[in-house]
Amino acid sequence: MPNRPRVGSLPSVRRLPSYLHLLRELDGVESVSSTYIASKLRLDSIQVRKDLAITGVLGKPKVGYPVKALILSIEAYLGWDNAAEAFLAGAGNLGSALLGYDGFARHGLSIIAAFDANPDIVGRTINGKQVLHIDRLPGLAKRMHVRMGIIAVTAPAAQRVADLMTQAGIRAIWNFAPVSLSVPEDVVVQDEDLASGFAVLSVKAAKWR
Amino acid sequence: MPNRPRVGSLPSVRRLPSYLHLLRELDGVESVSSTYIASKLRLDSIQVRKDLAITGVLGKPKVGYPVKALILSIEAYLGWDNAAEAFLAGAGNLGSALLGYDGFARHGLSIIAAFDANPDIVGRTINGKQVLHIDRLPGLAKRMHVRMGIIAVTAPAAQRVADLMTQAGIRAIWNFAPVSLSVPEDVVVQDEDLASGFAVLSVKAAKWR
DNA sequence: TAGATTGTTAATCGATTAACAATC
DNA sequence: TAGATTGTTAATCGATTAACAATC
Repeated sequence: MPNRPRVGSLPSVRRLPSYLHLLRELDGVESVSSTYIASKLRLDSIQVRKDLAITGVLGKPKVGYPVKALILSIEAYLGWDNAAEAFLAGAGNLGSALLGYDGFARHGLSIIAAFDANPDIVGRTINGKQVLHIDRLPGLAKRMHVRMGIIAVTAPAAQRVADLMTQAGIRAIWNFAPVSLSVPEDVVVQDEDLASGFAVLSVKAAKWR
Repeated sequence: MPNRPRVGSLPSVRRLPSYLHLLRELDGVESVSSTYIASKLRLDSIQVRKDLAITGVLGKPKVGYPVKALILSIEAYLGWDNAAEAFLAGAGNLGSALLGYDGFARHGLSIIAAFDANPDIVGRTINGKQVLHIDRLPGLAKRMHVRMGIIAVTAPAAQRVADLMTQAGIRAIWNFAPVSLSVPEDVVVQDEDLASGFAVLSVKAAKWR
């Protein structure tokens, strides 16, 4: 029976990395069942099967899913099999953390250069990478055909940086600034807002506060 | 007409911080309409009204909502009106970034101490705060009645840290490690997984990759 | 007053969960 | 074979969107 990858729902896509993380820890194991994955990740096994279906990998009744094939299929589905090269704008607290996080390699992401506007930061070396002035971003992005950008600058500066990036040919933006960016329609943006997660925790915790 | 705060859906709660951010920028303005907020945040105005309804603040037809009252109500709803004191475990890349982020004050969060197990990190001062050995967390948490913990350690260490925290009386955990934590049922956990956001971006970007 | 905007009730949409046949 | 597990179809649940009366 041929594998047929499908389009996944957004919540499903969000869960794929946690499957990948678990599967990679199962080094050496041949097969894994949806019930096992579900118990480890505290999910419903039906949901796990639905999610895994988007990879196109078929499981065998009573046996489970082939671990290796699942890993490769999820990586391929996410495009994490060959790393995307990205530019990082903003080398402050958060930017430095992103720059220093070596786990991105496992997520198909390679930050190849960092930029900032602050003269105190420009020229510094963070985690082996020199921080360049933001003015150099457009030229380098064009020359190196970089298509992904990460925005870790302050809210007021974010739109300007997004404009620089899109004009330089960047077509995907991972945005950590708490603002809604205005971009050309062929550019995709993913907003990452720590505050929204903390809001959920705050409300959950409000019971006993 | 009396205000009546309601329970909000999870997606609504996640959007509240972005409303708060926008409202705070509207310093001096008396009233704001749901259509204005919606256009700025690229949301549906009906959705904005539904979300704002959970604060209990009533708007006036043709006028809009009182800005100041909205800010205070959202802060109160999230419990951000008086800062929660939290302990941070893990002072590596991400932990340092969290420790250095001064914006948490506006989110009702105050990280009052940081802990790590790595002897190279323990004793260091990061952003004016000394990093203590993780073994000291339980005693200090109990003594200071700290009820919130932030986990920024590696995946393999996360469960052990969660155990330390819950045994010391911490009742809310903001978890940045990519694992599902096992905690007593009166403890609330909010998982924050950067990888899931990046997965969404990757799939969106896959169109042109 | 006329028109813009709120707030509520109803309809739609999408994701999760349930049921169950297929199968190893 | 019997039983565990997959994968699909149907039912449920919840959030978003639409419709519209109320009102300033």
